[in-house]
Amino acid sequence: MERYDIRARRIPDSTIRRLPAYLRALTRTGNERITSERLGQLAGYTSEQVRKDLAYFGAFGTRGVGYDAASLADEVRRILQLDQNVRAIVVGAGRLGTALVRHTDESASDVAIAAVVDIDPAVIGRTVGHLTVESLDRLEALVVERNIGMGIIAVPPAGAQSVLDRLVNVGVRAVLSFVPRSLAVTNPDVFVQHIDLTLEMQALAYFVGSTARTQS
Amino acid sequence: MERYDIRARRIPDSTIRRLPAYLRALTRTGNERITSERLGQLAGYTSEQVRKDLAYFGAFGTRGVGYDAASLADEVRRILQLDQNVRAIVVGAGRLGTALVRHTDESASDVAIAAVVDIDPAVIGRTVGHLTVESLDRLEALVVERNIGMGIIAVPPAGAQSVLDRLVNVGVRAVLSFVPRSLAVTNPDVFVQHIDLTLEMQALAYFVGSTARTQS
DNA sequence: CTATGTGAAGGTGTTCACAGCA
DNA sequence: TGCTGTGAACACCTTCACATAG
Repeated sequence: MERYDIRARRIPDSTIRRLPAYLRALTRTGNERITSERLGQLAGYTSEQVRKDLAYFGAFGTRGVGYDAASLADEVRRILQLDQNVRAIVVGAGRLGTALVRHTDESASDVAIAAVVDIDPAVIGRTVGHLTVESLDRLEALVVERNIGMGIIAVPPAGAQSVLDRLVNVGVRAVLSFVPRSLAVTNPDVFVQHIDLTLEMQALAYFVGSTARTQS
Repeated sequence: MERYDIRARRIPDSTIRRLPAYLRALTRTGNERITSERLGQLAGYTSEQVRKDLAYFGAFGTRGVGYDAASLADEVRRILQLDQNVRAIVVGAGRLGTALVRHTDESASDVAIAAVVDIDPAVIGRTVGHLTVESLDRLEALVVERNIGMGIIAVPPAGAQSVLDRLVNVGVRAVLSFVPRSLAVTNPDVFVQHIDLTLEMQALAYFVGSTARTQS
């Protein structure tokens, strides 16, 4: 069950959330070698932060030299399980859901959308990107059949909690929710990430015309 | 310049980011009175958190009773400047940019999109929602003319830094970026919030199939 | 007697400063 | 010598526990 060495410390969420930015910076730089200073610059963080984050998982660098860009990228991909062929299901094939499928088709994110479902018979059967929209009834079956580990919820608020519960029940442990409502999760092993544009814009309004504070 | 009482403490960003969730919960509940317990439940936080957050701005509740939902909602709107008619400009009228305008037209977020610009002559002049796409050249003019305080960047990575710089130069202090790249901000009074779907999904992959960790 | 408002305690993440190693 | 790896100091945020007010 342990994924990395015995000292499998509890990794801060914030560290995990920075790793993809490091990965992107690493693949963008062609250089063989890269220092924590330069990597931090590219990713938008400090060099100490970079070193601390990476050190949670091992000693990947060479003192006095830096990191090997290609092999560090491999390490980060391994840490994030991006070498494991992670598959996601999109629930809700409305405007947002279909946009998500297309977006993921285009960007090489190392996470594949493996199914799209909707409750509306008028939508079921349509083609979205490389997929055909299936019935919401088949949610559990699809998760099992296609070995899906991630859920992306893009349904109206009313149906969202039930969708989340069903995903969790069938074993999904990572969920991305675009639903403009707080969802309840009891299982502590489930990680739910919310993306809520209205909330973001309202929070940003606070910083309009103010003269204070720092960066997120 | 001080917006709230003299003890204008430095408010944690995390507090600001929770306020919109409280506001949504408050407007959803019809009840006159609401306790911090209930409000926390609806918004997805603890009651202590709710009380602490609100207490940064004043004493809005009645001991032994709770808060008045309507007047507390007004207070939160005031704190976030949502009563100030905050206006935003969307830069980039591609798929994402146009989707953003339409989304904001529909959801009552209290932040209005007041302009959309693009660099592509083929797109300039088109109608998106209630707006006409204008030339990127007019960015500064539009920000001034329409008293815009917020920028939303939805352009390809290559042009993003220049757009950010121009927005900051003309006085915009709050920016939402959908660009899949880290952007540099030197001015400490400028707040930039990034939303990057690819990064979010890659970070989520870490939690797929793991048995640990907690909620964000 | 109830639920707020808040100092104090606790926990978590970041920055500092330098020891360690190529 | 140069840059990594890391304990220790620090800052920040959350949780606790209770005094306070209606």
